[in-house]
Amino acid sequence: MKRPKKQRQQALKDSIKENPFVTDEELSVSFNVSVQTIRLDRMELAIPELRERIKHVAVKTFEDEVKSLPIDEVIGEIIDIELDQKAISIFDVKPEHVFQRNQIARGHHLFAQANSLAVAVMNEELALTVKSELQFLRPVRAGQRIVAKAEVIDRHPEKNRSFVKVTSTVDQQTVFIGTFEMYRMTEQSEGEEK
Amino acid sequence: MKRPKKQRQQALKDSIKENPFVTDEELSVSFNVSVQTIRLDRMELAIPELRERIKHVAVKTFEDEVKSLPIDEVIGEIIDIELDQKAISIFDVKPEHVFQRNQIARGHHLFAQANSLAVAVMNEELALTVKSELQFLRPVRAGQRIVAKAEVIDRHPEKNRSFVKVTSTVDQQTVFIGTFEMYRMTEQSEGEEK
DNA sequence: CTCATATTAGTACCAAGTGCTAATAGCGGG
DNA sequence: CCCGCTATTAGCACTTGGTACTAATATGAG
Repeated sequence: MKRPKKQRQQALKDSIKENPFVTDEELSVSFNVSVQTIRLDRMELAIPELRERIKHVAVKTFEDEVKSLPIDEVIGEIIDIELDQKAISIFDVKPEHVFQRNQIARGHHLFAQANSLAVAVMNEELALTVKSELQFLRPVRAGQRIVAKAEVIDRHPEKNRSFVKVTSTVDQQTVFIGTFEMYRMTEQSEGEEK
Repeated sequence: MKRPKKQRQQALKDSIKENPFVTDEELSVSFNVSVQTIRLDRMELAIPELRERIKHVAVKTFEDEVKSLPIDEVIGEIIDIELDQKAISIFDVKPEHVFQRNQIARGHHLFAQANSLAVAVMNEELALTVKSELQFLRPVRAGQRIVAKAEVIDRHPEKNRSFVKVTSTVDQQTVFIGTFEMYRMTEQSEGEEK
Protein backbone atom coordinates (compact mmCIF):
# COMPACT_ATOMS: atom_id res chain seq x y z
CA MET A 1 0.00 0.00 0.00
CA LYS A 2 3.07 2.22 0.39
CA ARG A 3 1.10 5.31 1.07
CA PRO A 4 -1.22 5.97 -1.75
CA LYS A 5 -3.44 7.69 0.79
CA LYS A 6 -2.26 11.16 -0.06
CA GLN A 7 -2.36 10.40 -3.72
CA ARG A 8 -5.81 8.90 -3.45
CA GLN A 9 -7.05 11.92 -1.58
CA GLN A 10 -5.63 14.23 -4.18
CA ALA A 11 -7.21 12.16 -6.93
CA LEU A 12 -10.42 12.18 -4.96
CA LYS A 13 -10.40 15.95 -4.77
CA ASP A 14 -9.78 16.16 -8.50
CA SER A 15 -12.49 13.66 -9.35
CA ILE A 16 -15.06 15.49 -7.31
CA LYS A 17 -14.06 18.84 -8.65
CA GLU A 18 -14.33 17.53 -12.15
CA ASN A 19 -17.64 15.83 -11.56
CA PRO A 20 -19.38 16.86 -8.35
CA PHE A 21 -22.26 14.51 -9.11
CA VAL A 22 -20.44 11.34 -8.19
CA THR A 23 -21.54 9.29 -5.17
CA ASP A 24 -19.29 7.74 -2.53
CA GLU A 25 -20.36 4.38 -3.85
CA GLU A 26 -19.08 5.16 -7.33
CA LEU A 27 -15.90 6.66 -5.98
CA SER A 28 -15.23 3.60 -3.86
CA VAL A 29 -15.46 1.43 -6.95
CA SER A 30 -13.21 3.59 -9.05
CA PHE A 31 -10.59 3.84 -6.29
CA ASN A 32 -10.88 0.22 -5.23
CA VAL A 33 -11.47 1.04 -1.61
CA SER A 34 -14.47 0.75 0.63
CA VAL A 35 -17.17 3.33 0.88
CA GLN A 36 -16.09 4.07 4.42
CA THR A 37 -12.63 4.98 3.29
CA ILE A 38 -14.09 7.42 0.84
CA ARG A 39 -16.16 8.92 3.62
CA LEU A 40 -13.12 9.23 5.85
CA ASP A 41 -11.23 10.87 3.03
CA ARG A 42 -14.00 13.33 2.40
CA MET A 43 -14.04 14.22 6.05
CA GLU A 44 -10.33 14.81 6.20
CA LEU A 45 -10.56 16.92 3.10
CA ALA A 46 -13.70 18.65 4.29
CA ILE A 47 -15.56 17.78 1.14
CA PRO A 48 -19.30 17.84 1.68
CA GLU A 49 -21.61 15.06 0.66
CA LEU A 50 -23.05 14.76 -2.79
CA ARG A 51 -26.33 16.47 -2.04
CA GLU A 52 -24.62 19.42 -0.45
CA ARG A 53 -22.22 19.71 -3.34
CA ILE A 54 -25.04 19.69 -5.83
CA LYS A 55 -26.92 22.22 -3.79
CA HIS A 56 -23.98 24.59 -3.74
CA VAL A 57 -23.62 24.37 -7.47
CA ALA A 58 -27.35 24.95 -7.85
CA VAL A 59 -27.43 27.89 -5.50
CA LYS A 60 -24.54 29.43 -7.35
CA THR A 61 -26.37 29.07 -10.63
CA PHE A 62 -29.45 30.47 -9.16
CA GLU A 63 -27.70 33.55 -7.88
CA ASP A 64 -25.73 33.93 -11.07
CA GLU A 65 -28.91 33.80 -13.03
CA VAL A 66 -30.24 36.78 -11.21
CA LYS A 67 -26.92 38.54 -11.58
CA SER A 68 -26.45 37.79 -15.22
CA LEU A 69 -29.87 38.94 -16.26
CA PRO A 70 -29.05 42.63 -16.32
CA ILE A 71 -25.69 41.79 -17.84
CA ASP A 72 -27.56 40.38 -20.74
CA GLU A 73 -28.94 43.72 -21.66
CA VAL A 74 -26.44 46.22 -20.35
CA ILE A 75 -23.02 45.54 -19.00
CA GLY A 76 -22.87 47.39 -15.73
CA GLU A 77 -25.75 48.98 -13.92
CA ILE A 78 -27.19 52.19 -15.23
CA ILE A 79 -27.67 54.59 -12.39
CA ASP A 80 -28.67 57.69 -14.27
CA ILE A 81 -29.82 58.36 -17.77
CA GLU A 82 -31.11 61.27 -19.80
CA LEU A 83 -32.01 59.97 -23.20
CA ASP A 84 -30.07 61.54 -26.03
CA GLN A 85 -28.03 63.47 -23.51
CA LYS A 86 -25.99 61.47 -21.07
CA ALA A 87 -25.94 58.41 -18.91
CA ILE A 88 -23.92 56.91 -16.10
CA SER A 89 -23.34 53.29 -15.26
CA ILE A 90 -21.24 51.47 -12.72
CA PHE A 91 -19.52 48.16 -13.10
CA ASP A 92 -17.84 46.26 -10.32
CA VAL A 93 -14.78 44.39 -11.47
CA LYS A 94 -14.79 40.87 -10.11
CA PRO A 95 -12.13 38.19 -10.21
CA GLU A 96 -13.70 36.65 -13.30
CA HIS A 97 -13.09 39.84 -15.26
CA VAL A 98 -9.35 40.00 -14.84
CA PHE A 99 -6.34 38.27 -16.28
CA GLN A 100 -5.27 35.59 -13.86
CA ARG A 101 -1.65 36.50 -14.20
CA ASN A 102 -1.72 40.09 -13.23
CA GLN A 103 -5.22 40.76 -11.95
CA ILE A 104 -5.79 43.46 -14.54
CA ALA A 105 -9.26 43.77 -16.03
CA ARG A 106 -9.56 42.53 -19.57
CA GLY A 107 -10.14 45.30 -22.06
CA HIS A 108 -13.33 43.93 -23.44
CA HIS A 109 -15.13 44.42 -20.17
CA LEU A 110 -14.34 48.11 -20.14
CA PHE A 111 -15.37 48.27 -23.75
CA ALA A 112 -18.56 46.34 -23.08
CA GLN A 113 -19.61 48.67 -20.31
CA ALA A 114 -18.88 51.75 -22.38
CA ASN A 115 -20.41 50.39 -25.54
CA SER A 116 -23.61 49.24 -23.95
CA LEU A 117 -23.92 52.56 -22.20
CA ALA A 118 -23.50 54.28 -25.53
CA VAL A 119 -26.26 52.11 -26.95
CA ALA A 120 -28.48 52.79 -23.98
CA VAL A 121 -28.10 56.55 -24.07
CA MET A 122 -29.32 56.64 -27.64
CA ASN A 123 -33.00 57.27 -27.49
CA GLU A 124 -33.51 54.53 -29.95
CA GLU A 125 -35.04 51.14 -30.42
CA LEU A 126 -32.11 50.02 -32.38
CA ALA A 127 -28.71 51.57 -32.25
CA LEU A 128 -25.56 50.08 -33.63
CA THR A 129 -21.96 50.98 -33.14
CA VAL A 130 -20.27 51.94 -36.39
CA LYS A 131 -16.85 53.07 -35.30
CA SER A 132 -15.02 53.74 -32.15
CA GLU A 133 -11.74 54.84 -30.75
CA LEU A 134 -10.56 53.66 -27.41
CA GLN A 135 -7.86 54.57 -24.98
CA PHE A 136 -7.04 52.35 -22.06
CA LEU A 137 -5.26 54.79 -19.81
CA ARG A 138 -4.74 52.87 -16.62
CA PRO A 139 -5.15 49.27 -15.62
CA VAL A 140 -8.17 48.42 -13.53
CA ARG A 141 -8.10 45.65 -10.97
CA ALA A 142 -10.52 43.26 -9.35
CA GLY A 143 -12.47 44.88 -6.56
CA GLN A 144 -12.56 48.29 -8.19
CA ARG A 145 -15.71 49.99 -9.35
CA ILE A 146 -15.74 51.58 -12.76
CA VAL A 147 -18.01 54.55 -13.25
CA ALA A 148 -18.70 55.21 -16.91
CA LYS A 149 -20.17 58.49 -18.08
CA ALA A 150 -21.55 58.72 -21.56
CA GLU A 151 -22.32 61.96 -23.29
CA VAL A 152 -23.87 62.52 -26.66
CA ILE A 153 -21.52 65.06 -28.18
CA ASP A 154 -22.78 65.38 -31.70
CA ARG A 155 -25.81 64.50 -33.73
CA HIS A 156 -26.38 64.13 -37.43
CA PRO A 157 -30.01 63.22 -37.63
CA GLU A 158 -29.99 63.42 -41.39
CA LYS A 159 -27.43 60.65 -41.55
CA ASN A 160 -28.85 58.75 -38.60
CA ARG A 161 -25.58 59.16 -36.79
CA SER A 162 -24.69 60.26 -33.31
CA PHE A 163 -21.37 60.55 -31.54
CA VAL A 164 -21.06 59.47 -27.97
CA LYS A 165 -18.09 59.98 -25.72
CA VAL A 166 -17.67 57.70 -22.76
CA THR A 167 -15.24 58.38 -19.93
CA SER A 168 -14.69 55.68 -17.34
CA THR A 169 -13.16 56.44 -13.99
CA VAL A 170 -12.09 54.58 -10.89
CA ASP A 171 -11.85 56.72 -7.79
CA GLN A 172 -12.00 59.90 -9.85
CA GLN A 173 -9.12 58.76 -12.01
CA THR A 174 -9.83 58.32 -15.68
CA VAL A 175 -9.02 54.80 -16.77
CA PHE A 176 -10.67 54.65 -20.15
CA ILE A 177 -11.94 56.98 -22.85
CA GLY A 178 -13.94 55.88 -25.83
CA THR A 179 -15.72 57.68 -28.60
CA PHE A 180 -18.46 55.88 -30.42
CA GLU A 181 -20.08 56.67 -33.70
CA MET A 182 -23.56 55.24 -33.43
CA TYR A 183 -26.07 54.48 -36.11
CA ARG A 184 -29.77 54.89 -35.38
CA MET A 185 -31.72 52.23 -37.13
CA THR A 186 -35.09 53.94 -37.14
CA GLU A 187 -35.95 57.29 -38.61
CA GLN A 188 -36.40 60.07 -36.13
CA SER A 189 -37.50 63.62 -36.77
CA GLU A 190 -34.84 66.03 -35.75
CA GLY A 191 -36.94 67.63 -33.07
CA GLU A 192 -36.68 66.20 -29.62
CA GLU A 193 -38.80 63.35 -28.37
CA LYS A 194 -42.13 63.96 -26.60
CA MET B 1 -63.20 24.55 0.04
CA LYS B 2 -64.80 25.96 -3.12
CA ARG B 3 -62.11 24.81 -5.47
CA PRO B 4 -58.90 26.28 -4.40
CA LYS B 5 -57.29 23.18 -5.80
CA LYS B 6 -56.52 24.68 -9.17
CA GLN B 7 -55.46 27.89 -7.59
CA ARG B 8 -53.30 26.10 -5.09
CA GLN B 9 -51.65 24.10 -7.82
CA GLN B 10 -50.95 27.24 -9.80
CA ALA B 11 -49.54 28.90 -6.72
CA LEU B 12 -47.53 25.78 -6.07
CA LYS B 13 -46.03 25.91 -9.52
CA ASP B 14 -45.15 29.54 -9.04
CA SER B 15 -43.63 29.00 -5.62
CA ILE B 16 -41.42 26.23 -6.84
CA LYS B 17 -40.36 28.11 -9.92
CA GLU B 18 -39.47 31.06 -7.80
CA ASN B 19 -37.63 29.03 -5.22
CA PRO B 20 -36.86 25.47 -6.28
CA PHE B 21 -35.20 24.78 -2.94
CA VAL B 22 -38.39 24.48 -0.95
CA THR B 23 -39.41 21.14 0.58
CA ASP B 24 -42.88 19.56 0.54
CA GLU B 25 -42.94 20.07 4.28
CA GLU B 26 -42.43 23.81 3.94
CA LEU B 27 -44.93 24.02 1.13
CA SER B 28 -47.53 22.17 3.15
CA VAL B 29 -47.16 24.71 5.92
CA SER B 30 -47.39 27.71 3.66
CA PHE B 31 -50.44 26.34 1.85
CA ASN B 32 -52.11 25.00 4.96
CA VAL B 33 -52.55 21.51 3.59
CA SER B 34 -50.94 18.21 4.39
CA VAL B 35 -47.70 17.04 2.97
CA GLN B 36 -49.57 14.34 1.08
CA THR B 37 -51.66 16.88 -0.70
CA ILE B 38 -48.55 18.66 -1.83
CA ARG B 39 -47.15 15.40 -3.11
CA LEU B 40 -50.35 14.65 -5.00
CA ASP B 41 -50.25 18.11 -6.49
CA ARG B 42 -46.68 17.70 -7.58
CA MET B 43 -47.57 14.44 -9.23
CA GLU B 44 -50.47 15.92 -11.11
CA LEU B 45 -48.27 18.77 -12.20
CA ALA B 46 -45.35 16.48 -12.93
CA ILE B 47 -43.04 18.50 -10.73
CA PRO B 48 -40.08 16.45 -9.56
CA GLU B 49 -38.98 16.22 -5.98
CA LEU B 50 -36.67 18.73 -4.38
CA ARG B 51 -33.49 16.77 -4.92
CA GLU B 52 -34.19 16.27 -8.57
CA ARG B 53 -35.07 19.91 -9.02
CA ILE B 54 -31.83 20.98 -7.41
CA LYS B 55 -29.92 18.53 -9.50
CA HIS B 56 -31.39 19.88 -12.70
CA VAL B 57 -30.45 23.39 -11.77
CA ALA B 58 -26.96 22.23 -10.88
CA VAL B 59 -26.47 20.27 -14.07
CA LYS B 60 -27.51 23.30 -16.04
CA THR B 61 -24.93 25.45 -14.28
CA PHE B 62 -22.31 22.87 -14.72
CA GLU B 63 -22.82 22.66 -18.43
CA ASP B 64 -22.89 26.41 -18.72
CA GLU B 65 -19.68 26.62 -16.78
CA VAL B 66 -17.88 24.38 -19.18
CA LYS B 67 -19.14 26.53 -21.99
CA SER B 68 -18.06 29.75 -20.36
CA LEU B 69 -14.62 28.54 -19.37
CA PRO B 70 -12.94 29.16 -22.70
CA ILE B 71 -14.64 32.51 -22.77
CA ASP B 72 -12.71 33.33 -19.67
CA GLU B 73 -9.39 33.12 -21.39
CA VAL B 74 -9.99 33.87 -25.03
CA ILE B 75 -13.21 34.85 -26.67
CA GLY B 76 -13.56 32.58 -29.64
CA GLU B 77 -11.44 29.59 -30.47
CA ILE B 78 -7.94 30.08 -31.74
CA ILE B 79 -7.33 27.85 -34.71
CA ASP B 80 -3.95 29.09 -35.81
CA ILE B 81 -1.27 31.19 -34.23
CA GLU B 82 2.25 32.30 -35.03
CA LEU B 83 3.49 34.23 -32.07
CA ASP B 84 4.40 37.81 -32.80
CA GLN B 85 3.15 37.37 -36.35
CA LYS B 86 -0.48 36.49 -36.81
CA ALA B 87 -3.33 34.46 -35.43
CA ILE B 88 -6.80 33.35 -36.40
CA SER B 89 -9.79 32.62 -34.23
CA ILE B 90 -13.38 31.74 -34.88
CA PHE B 91 -16.39 32.71 -32.88
CA ASP B 92 -19.87 31.34 -33.41
CA VAL B 93 -22.54 33.90 -32.72
CA LYS B 94 -25.29 32.41 -30.58
CA PRO B 95 -28.65 33.80 -29.60
CA GLU B 96 -27.24 35.07 -26.30
CA HIS B 97 -24.84 37.35 -28.15
CA VAL B 98 -27.38 39.36 -30.08
CA PHE B 99 -29.82 42.13 -29.35
CA GLN B 100 -33.21 40.60 -28.83
CA ARG B 101 -34.90 43.20 -30.95
CA ASN B 102 -33.04 42.82 -34.16
CA GLN B 103 -30.87 39.74 -33.75
CA ILE B 104 -27.71 41.73 -34.44
CA ALA B 105 -24.61 40.78 -32.51
CA ARG B 106 -23.64 43.21 -29.78
CA GLY B 107 -20.50 45.11 -30.55
CA HIS B 108 -18.64 44.05 -27.49
CA HIS B 109 -18.55 40.45 -28.60
CA LEU B 110 -16.82 41.37 -31.83
CA PHE B 111 -14.48 43.55 -29.86
CA ALA B 112 -13.86 40.83 -27.30
CA GLN B 113 -12.91 38.31 -29.94
CA ALA B 114 -10.60 40.74 -31.70
CA ASN B 115 -9.07 42.09 -28.53
CA SER B 116 -8.36 38.72 -26.99
CA LEU B 117 -6.85 37.56 -30.23
CA ALA B 118 -4.65 40.63 -30.23
CA VAL B 119 -3.56 39.78 -26.70
CA ALA B 120 -2.94 36.16 -27.63
CA VAL B 121 -0.83 36.92 -30.68
CA MET B 122 1.54 38.98 -28.60
CA ASN B 123 4.30 36.68 -27.57
CA GLU B 124 3.99 37.91 -24.07
CA GLU B 125 3.08 36.89 -20.60
CA LEU B 126 1.28 40.10 -20.06
CA ALA B 127 -0.03 42.30 -22.79
CA LEU B 128 -2.44 45.14 -22.35
CA THR B 129 -4.45 47.08 -24.83
CA VAL B 130 -3.58 50.75 -24.80
CA LYS B 131 -5.58 52.17 -27.66
CA SER B 132 -7.73 50.92 -30.40
CA GLU B 133 -9.83 51.98 -33.31
CA LEU B 134 -12.77 49.97 -34.44
CA GLN B 135 -15.03 49.88 -37.41
CA PHE B 136 -18.19 47.86 -37.37
CA LEU B 137 -18.83 47.49 -41.07
CA ARG B 138 -21.72 45.09 -41.27
CA PRO B 139 -24.09 43.66 -38.75
CA VAL B 140 -23.53 40.07 -37.74
CA ARG B 141 -26.40 37.80 -36.79
CA ALA B 142 -26.96 34.76 -34.64
CA GLY B 143 -25.87 31.57 -36.34
CA GLN B 144 -23.02 33.19 -38.22
CA ARG B 145 -19.40 32.35 -37.67
CA ILE B 146 -16.93 35.16 -37.31
CA VAL B 147 -13.38 34.50 -38.43
CA ALA B 148 -10.95 37.00 -36.96
CA LYS B 149 -7.44 37.38 -38.34
CA ALA B 150 -4.90 39.27 -36.32
CA GLU B 151 -1.64 40.52 -37.73
CA VAL B 152 1.17 42.27 -35.95
CA ILE B 153 1.83 45.18 -38.24
CA ASP B 154 4.37 47.18 -36.34
CA ARG B 155 6.70 46.78 -33.41
CA HIS B 156 8.43 49.26 -31.19
CA PRO B 157 10.36 47.08 -28.82
CA GLU B 158 12.04 50.07 -27.26
CA LYS B 159 8.71 51.40 -26.14
CA ASN B 160 7.23 48.02 -25.39
CA ARG B 161 4.57 48.67 -27.96
CA SER B 162 3.16 46.65 -30.81
CA PHE B 163 0.39 47.36 -33.26
CA VAL B 164 -2.03 44.64 -34.19
CA LYS B 165 -4.62 44.79 -36.90
CA VAL B 166 -7.59 42.47 -36.66
CA THR B 167 -9.97 41.86 -39.53
CA SER B 168 -13.11 39.86 -38.87
CA THR B 169 -15.11 38.30 -41.65
CA VAL B 170 -18.29 36.33 -42.07
CA ASP B 171 -18.46 34.31 -45.25
CA GLN B 172 -15.52 36.20 -46.72
CA GLN B 173 -17.20 39.52 -46.08
CA THR B 174 -15.42 41.90 -43.77
CA VAL B 175 -17.65 42.82 -40.87
CA PHE B 176 -15.20 44.41 -38.49
CA ILE B 177 -11.76 45.98 -38.52
CA GLY B 178 -9.85 46.93 -35.44
CA THR B 179 -6.37 48.22 -34.80
CA PHE B 180 -4.89 47.73 -31.39
CA GLU B 181 -1.93 49.36 -29.81
CA MET B 182 -0.64 46.86 -27.33
CA TYR B 183 1.71 47.28 -24.41
CA ARG B 184 4.07 44.48 -23.47
CA MET B 185 4.46 44.31 -19.76
CA THR B 186 7.74 42.45 -19.60
CA GLU B 187 11.03 43.50 -21.14
CA GLN B 188 12.04 41.58 -24.21
CA SER B 189 15.29 41.88 -26.11
CA GLU B 190 14.66 42.87 -29.66
CA GLY B 191 16.00 39.65 -31.09
CA GLU B 192 13.50 36.90 -31.55
CA GLU B 193 12.67 34.42 -28.84
CA LYS B 194 14.47 31.03 -28.67
C1' DC C 1 7.01 -8.23 17.68
C1' DT C 2 4.43 -4.26 18.67
C1' DC C 3 2.26 -0.09 17.96
C1' DA C 4 0.14 3.33 15.22
C1' DT C 5 -2.14 4.32 11.33
C1' DA C 6 -5.22 2.88 7.65
C1' DT C 7 -8.94 0.43 6.21
C1' DT C 8 -13.10 -2.08 6.48
C1' DA C 9 -17.50 -3.61 8.57
C1' DG C 10 -21.61 -2.95 10.81
C1' DT C 11 -25.29 -0.57 13.17
C1' DA C 12 -28.49 3.15 14.15
C1' DC C 13 -30.30 7.17 12.37
C1' DC C 14 -31.68 11.22 9.14
C1' DA C 15 -33.90 13.91 5.25
C1' DA C 16 -36.78 14.00 1.73
C1' DG C 17 -38.69 11.72 -0.69
C1' DT C 18 -41.85 7.41 -3.62
C1' DG C 19 -45.60 4.03 -3.65
C1' DC C 20 -49.36 2.16 -1.86
C1' DT C 21 -53.62 1.46 0.94
C1' DA C 22 -57.06 3.16 3.67
C1' DA C 23 -59.68 6.34 6.19
C1' DT C 24 -62.16 10.63 6.33
C1' DA C 25 -64.18 15.29 4.76
C1' DG C 26 -67.14 18.01 2.11
C1' DC C 27 -70.56 18.65 -0.79
C1' DG C 28 -73.98 18.26 -4.58
C1' DG C 29 -77.79 15.61 -6.43
C1' DG C 30 -81.61 12.91 -6.21
C1' DC D 1 -81.34 12.14 4.29
C1' DC D 2 -78.26 9.16 2.20
C1' DC D 3 -75.26 8.11 -2.03
C1' DG D 4 -71.46 8.90 -4.42
C1' DC D 5 -67.65 11.51 -5.90
C1' DT D 6 -63.62 14.05 -5.43
C1' DA D 7 -60.31 15.96 -2.35
C1' DT D 8 -57.69 15.49 1.47
C1' DT D 9 -55.32 13.27 5.06
C1' DA D 10 -52.97 9.38 7.51
C1' DG D 11 -49.97 5.63 7.94
C1' DC D 12 -46.61 2.31 6.68
C1' DA D 13 -42.90 0.19 4.06
C1' DC D 14 -39.13 1.25 1.31
C1' DT D 15 -35.30 4.16 -1.19
C1' DT D 16 -30.93 7.11 -1.63
C1' DG D 17 -27.11 8.86 -0.05
C1' DG D 18 -25.66 10.03 3.24
C1' DT D 19 -23.87 11.06 9.04
C1' DA D 20 -22.18 9.34 13.47
C1' DC D 21 -20.27 6.10 15.92
C1' DT D 22 -18.08 1.64 17.42
C1' DA D 23 -15.40 -2.20 16.61
C1' DA D 24 -12.63 -5.29 14.15
C1' DT D 25 -8.85 -6.14 11.09
C1' DA D 26 -4.79 -4.97 8.01
C1' DT D 27 -0.49 -3.33 7.24
C1' DG D 28 3.72 -1.35 7.50
C1' DA D 29 7.66 0.79 10.10
C1' DG D 30 10.68 0.88 13.87
